[in-house]
Amino acid sequence: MNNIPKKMTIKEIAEIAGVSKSTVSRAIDGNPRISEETRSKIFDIIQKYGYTPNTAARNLARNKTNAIGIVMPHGESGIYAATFFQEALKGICNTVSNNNYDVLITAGNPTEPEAIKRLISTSRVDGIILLRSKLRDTNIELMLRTGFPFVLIGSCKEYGNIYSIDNDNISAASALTEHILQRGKRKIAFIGGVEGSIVTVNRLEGYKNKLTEYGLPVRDEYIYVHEFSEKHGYESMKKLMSLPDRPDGVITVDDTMCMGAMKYLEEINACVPGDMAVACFNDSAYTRFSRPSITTVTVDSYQLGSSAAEMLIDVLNNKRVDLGCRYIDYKILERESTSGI
Amino acid sequence: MNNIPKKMTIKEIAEIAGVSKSTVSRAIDGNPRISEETRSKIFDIIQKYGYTPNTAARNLARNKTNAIGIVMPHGESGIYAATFFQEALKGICNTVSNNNYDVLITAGNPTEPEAIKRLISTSRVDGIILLRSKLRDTNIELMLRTGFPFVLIGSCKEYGNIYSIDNDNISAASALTEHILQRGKRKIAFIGGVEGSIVTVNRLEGYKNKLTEYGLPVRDEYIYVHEFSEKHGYESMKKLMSLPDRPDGVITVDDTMCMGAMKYLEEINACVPGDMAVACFNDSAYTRFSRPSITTVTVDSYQLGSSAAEMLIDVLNNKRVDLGCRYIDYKILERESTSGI
DNA sequence: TTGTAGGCGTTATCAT
DNA sequence: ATGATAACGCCTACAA
Repeated sequence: MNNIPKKMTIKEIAEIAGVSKSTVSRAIDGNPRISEETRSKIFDIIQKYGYTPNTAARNLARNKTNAIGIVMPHGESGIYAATFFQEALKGICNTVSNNNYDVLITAGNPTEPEAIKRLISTSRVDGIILLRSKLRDTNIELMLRTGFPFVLIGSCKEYGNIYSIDNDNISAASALTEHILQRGKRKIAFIGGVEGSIVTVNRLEGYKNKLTEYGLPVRDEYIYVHEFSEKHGYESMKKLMSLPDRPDGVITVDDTMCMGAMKYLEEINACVPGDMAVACFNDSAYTRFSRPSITTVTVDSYQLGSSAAEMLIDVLNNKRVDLGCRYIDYKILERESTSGI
Repeated sequence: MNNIPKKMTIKEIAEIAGVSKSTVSRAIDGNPRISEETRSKIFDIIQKYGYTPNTAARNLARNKTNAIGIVMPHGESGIYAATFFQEALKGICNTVSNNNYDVLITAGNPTEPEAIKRLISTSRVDGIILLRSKLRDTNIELMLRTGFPFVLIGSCKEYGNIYSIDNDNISAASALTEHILQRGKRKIAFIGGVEGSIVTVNRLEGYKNKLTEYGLPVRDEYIYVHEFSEKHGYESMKKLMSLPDRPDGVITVDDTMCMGAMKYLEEINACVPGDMAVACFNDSAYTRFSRPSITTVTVDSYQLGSSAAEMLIDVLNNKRVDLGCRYIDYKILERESTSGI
């Protein structure tokens, strides 16, 4: 019952239906110039024998793959947080398969550009989704050089207009900084991820903007930028708390780092938000489970992935897509780490 | 500089080298019956023009894809935890691409078996890795019916011998139960995930075994099995704590649920581990960040993925692989939630 | 509306 | 050791 039958070819279907291969091909293609009668006959047979076209043959003939590629991030201290990746991936997969595309995911080894080149040169995918970007991003440079279709999840400042989608990190960081300022704090620090990662760059910019707007100094000793990791969060907070003039608030670019920072605060029995107001990006479970819970900017990673996929598929099908960055909404979720001060 | 050149075909390479297509093909294939002279000439040209074989054409001719498929899990209340998936995926990707395979990942829509059928019938992949299993698992049944090569990450009890890899959950759950018993607790509860998911079934079995071994009763009112979610953990703990005869320890099948349970305990100001010793599976960041931190069984999801990929590739290449389940190591990490009692 | 025939880029079989 | 040539399964002018 319900057994998977022998794999048929279009030729066999054609013979059974008593028509030519082209007619079957057209029927499958939804070509209108075909009589309703043969159409339904063909589909009955296809149904009955469970025929599905062979992908390789089809790809070869059409010179496209109906697959999009993404490269899997490397280690933990990579360019972005794990939580982000997972949700984005889910968004990409769902959208892509709703459009009859596949997702090819490859490990970035030996290096990411190598993996991308392989993907392109072996004609395995029609387009690529890049996840997050850096300043002087070799992946983006490669894509631009090859002219291969791609969409970036993230922003980029230096390469002119490319298809990309992001949340407005400058604005969000400004808003988050203001959120803390409004609670009376005036000495706000900043802990960022990898130096040169655009998320970090942009969030730092938003943070600085808001301080300036409030007429407050931007103090270098309050800014730590190094890598996306719990450890970095911990170390940075340690340094901040050993400053002669301690900050009374902090913004962290990412939930994982934030957990590290909180860990140190707990170790020295600092009161959050009394001694130190804390807020970060990525409304992950960590920030909810934490005690006190952490105020965050929600980043809808799922939608980021889903929209990027949509965009890329539109581009591949020559639909009009606006060049440049599309922004998705964000909002601030106030939790214990900044409230009741 | 370093530009991606025009895409060459094997025919063009052959012409430039002044040999036939077959010779080029053989050279690429590593066929020994070919003179060192032409070999190196061909490779020089390939190098120079940056030739790489077209995947579709190659797949068509060879009748294989050099790709393996996995289906992306659905919603949160799915069959297993998010943390597990991500690590396993990473393991799969790395191993697979080291062997020149690709990973095709598809959303399980409309249903997982549908997605699998599509993957198989359109000849997109050579084999499939299944993630976690249920009792009467329709995915496994489908694979068995089709005879399509697959490896399961997880165990299965009802389908005879299939290629699979897992940690020994029965044994691990026993050990975890004993860990709590050794700390003097005698009324231990169990919170499981989806009814019928093999992880839950096996861990429950291990738990029961150990209680029996200690001559303790297995009490139904101490066992809650429902779904993998924070909410379920919370609700279950709520019910447990409203029992006339409260438990004094609990084992949770998964870190997410455990966070839910902890949340309730915190709300009622219960003391952990004093009033309630807590332990769970999956040594995720949640369990480390939690206060108190949670004792867990570490499950090396990365290795699970990596070994599964290795196994599948061996199977596809007709290497001898032992049928049945291969186990990987686990260990218990003692943290605050069960120590100092 | 339908059929014929050639081509997509490789591999594989059979000669030489 | 190397070359022709026929698959592989599908698509797509071009013809009818």
